[in-house]
Amino acid sequence: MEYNFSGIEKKWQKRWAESKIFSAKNNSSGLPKYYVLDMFPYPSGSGLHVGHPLGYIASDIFARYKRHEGFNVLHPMGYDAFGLPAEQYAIETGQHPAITTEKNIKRYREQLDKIGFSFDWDRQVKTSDPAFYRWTQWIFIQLFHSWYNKELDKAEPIQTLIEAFERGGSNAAKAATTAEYAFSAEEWQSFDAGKKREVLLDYRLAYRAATVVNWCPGLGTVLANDEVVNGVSERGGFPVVQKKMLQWSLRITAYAERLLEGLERIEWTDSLKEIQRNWIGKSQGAEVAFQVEGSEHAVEVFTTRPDTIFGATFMVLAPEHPLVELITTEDQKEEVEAYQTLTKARSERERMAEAKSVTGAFTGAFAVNPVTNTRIPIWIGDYVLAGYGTGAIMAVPAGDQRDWDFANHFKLEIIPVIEGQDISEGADSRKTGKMINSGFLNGHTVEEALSLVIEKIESLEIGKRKINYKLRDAVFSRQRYWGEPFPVYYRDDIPFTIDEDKLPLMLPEVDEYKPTEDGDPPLGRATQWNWDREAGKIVENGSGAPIELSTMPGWAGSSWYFLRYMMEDQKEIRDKELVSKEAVEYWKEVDLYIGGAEHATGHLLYFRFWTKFLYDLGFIPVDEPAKKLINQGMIQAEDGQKMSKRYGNVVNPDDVIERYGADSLRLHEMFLGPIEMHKPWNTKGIEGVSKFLRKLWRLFHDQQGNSLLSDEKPSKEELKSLHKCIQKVTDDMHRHSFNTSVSHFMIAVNELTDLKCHKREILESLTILVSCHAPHISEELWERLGHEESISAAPWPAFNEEYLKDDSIRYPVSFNGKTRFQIELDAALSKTEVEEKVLAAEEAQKYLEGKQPRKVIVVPGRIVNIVV
RNA sequence: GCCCGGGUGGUGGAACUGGUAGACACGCAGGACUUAAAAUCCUGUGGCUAUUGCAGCCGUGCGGGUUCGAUCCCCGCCCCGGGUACCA
Repeated sequence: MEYNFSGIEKKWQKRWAESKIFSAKNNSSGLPKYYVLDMFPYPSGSGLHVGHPLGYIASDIFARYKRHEGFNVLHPMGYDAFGLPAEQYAIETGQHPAITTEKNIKRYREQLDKIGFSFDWDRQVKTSDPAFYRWTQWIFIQLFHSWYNKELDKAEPIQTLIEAFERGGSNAAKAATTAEYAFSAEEWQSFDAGKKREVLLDYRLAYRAATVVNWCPGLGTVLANDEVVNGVSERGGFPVVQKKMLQWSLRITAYAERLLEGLERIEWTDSLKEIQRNWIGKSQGAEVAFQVEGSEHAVEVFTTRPDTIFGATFMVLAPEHPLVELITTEDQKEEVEAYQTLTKARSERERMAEAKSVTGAFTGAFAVNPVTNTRIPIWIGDYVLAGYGTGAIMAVPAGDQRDWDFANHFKLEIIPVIEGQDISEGADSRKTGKMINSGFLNGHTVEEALSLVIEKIESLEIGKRKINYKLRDAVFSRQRYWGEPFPVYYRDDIPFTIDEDKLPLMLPEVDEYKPTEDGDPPLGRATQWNWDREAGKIVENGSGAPIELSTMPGWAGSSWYFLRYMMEDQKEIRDKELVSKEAVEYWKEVDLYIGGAEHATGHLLYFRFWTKFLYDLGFIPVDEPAKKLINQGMIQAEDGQKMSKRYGNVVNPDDVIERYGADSLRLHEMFLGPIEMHKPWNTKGIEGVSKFLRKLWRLFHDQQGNSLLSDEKPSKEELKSLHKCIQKVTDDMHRHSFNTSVSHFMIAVNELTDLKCHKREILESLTILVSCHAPHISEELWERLGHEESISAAPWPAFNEEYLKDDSIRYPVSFNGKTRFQIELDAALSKTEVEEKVLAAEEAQKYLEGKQPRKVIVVPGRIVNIVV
């Protein structure tokens, strides 16, 4: 009887589902826990292609391995169910996104089930489920009622800030803010309730402020920075423009330093950490004030190279800088305003495209370099960004290429400040050498100059040491329908949150999924809101309702979902808290997280941010969500193109399973190459793994399907094959090298086939090794070996060094009666051959006299290597 | 431009980070079984030379270097992938 994968796979999938064998228990006393998580999918209408399950297969292999190792494994799955495609489809067809989403989820589930994953489906989450998103809304409420205490470096309830203000005014707390305030305790007390709320809004971790945002007219919504790629929207590719709008934002910038620091403590790939570091963009330097000549104003600048301040020959302000209109002289006014109009008219894309051209205008004003006391002109130019640093720079054309270009174009002075600096063709940004043309810094190295000049600046009280970050606060509102409604209403335009016990604030029904005629988001069309049935007085219908009409972005639910899986499926408890203390104390954090690297600056950053926030408030015991992260690569089509419905090159896993079986699919996806790598799908290669499974099958059965199993004692050779495999595969598992483990199975099966080995003892262990990759066939063989319990509970086989001993012999050789070293020889060599090798080794030793080699490896024929 | 990765047979990829490069698989060629096909099995397969000789030489993007020994370490180039982009 040949290996009938289709019958076997159906049989075991059914049994696993019925027995709920993979459901994890929270009260498993004594067992160590292990949490393996996949980035949950957005259920799109096109279903899964063979690229999607790659990461799921890897995580499933590891989850199964950990079970064999005796861990209580949590391996859940769910759906990131809010999102644009379902809403776009709704706009076109009028079908409710919830219906589209449900349909897609059903299809996803069918496809996933066929692959034989060991997910604990009882814990499934759906971000669009009110039972789930009530807690997303709840976290938002906590963010709203919190501020960031820079002194203690953590978030705190807003009440402690209010107490500080009452005690000592704005100076009593060092807080992360949107705007700087200066008020005394008395002044605070004198503010009315509205004013107080207004001030507090600038301190909250979830705040509403008029900020310059990425507005995408094509999608009719704002987008976060990571959702904009090359000036167009990541989804849909619509143009994005900069617009000042009143929007909800999350104060992620308060966590910039901790988001950097945390990277040191987690095992994520270096490249991913690097991406996050760059995105956070920390730079150290100084902030210095330059007095404007004949004016009470001063221009504040941020610089990373205060040591080059003697080379600062002019200043440049961003065209939007508020000082521009205050300092521009009469005769330059026209030119400056013309330039401002010009830059305003240019879109983000145009600005990017024209990045290389130099433009600017002179304000007519001069500033005084506070260290050199020289008079330097103040310009405006759009290469200086209003949003970074102070929106103004001191230009050092000798050391900065953009400043050099500007100086060169407008014929401004360029002074070298470091010995040997070559400024003839461009700037020279070297950071080594001795200072020149730099007054009291002359003769000092750059390094010395840096600390000397900062000391000087601080003693003159014209500036201070300063750290800047590129990271921006995360815009949190979307003018869309299919997302979590904000638990927020307004009184006199001041936001209030809905009582926690009124959650969830259900997403209301609307007649259409488009914005209202007044330009309000789709929720403006809602005539029924459920949240306030009893009170009922704040709810109003239609546009103009004093309730927040935006919804949350797609990344809201995914920023905390890993916690929700920790709860066992007990409805009452689930509705009582986000995650129970006991559950989170037991599971703590994700041990292994698998997903794409494309989420580096989006999900993976917000995920860490929310975790740190919940940690600060004492809701969870860890401040990093995932200890280890593996980024799976993409599987492309055979021509190396991206697999997509649009190109018609999609390979559907269902078809592969139909033809070769799920175990073959799983093995093949792993065998294609290292998990992190992008690789093209190769249909022919699957024959190899499929052949391997048939060979494995034939170690157990003859052609008629009769069992070949024997209870004979295994031979030395058979044991060696097995234990070599155990050793290699165990090592592969630890290294997450799931492709090489497939090779190691194949080698073992080939060797055992050659040896005609049908011995129970050998095959039993081998089956366990294979079971992580190919669970269905392994369960079937396991049953045929006479076991009643599932193979997933079988302990991982241990290898015995004894069986692995090489046939080579180690030969000690002494030289001059002193130095001892070993040569390794093949045992098959004849006595005279061995003597020859020893002689050769001794000669090698002589040759290397004085270098003290420890080991000489000799192979038949010649000396190959000498280890020194 | 800057910052990370990475270049190994016809192909996907191995090589325990300094110790016999090319495991394993695909593909290809030849053979066995078969009326034939499928399936299965065997042999060969980096290049060049020699295959009546066991062998020899060259080979991990290119050019140098360190080392007894380099795919691995160092220096200088070239190419590919990813991130980022007037971030002062």
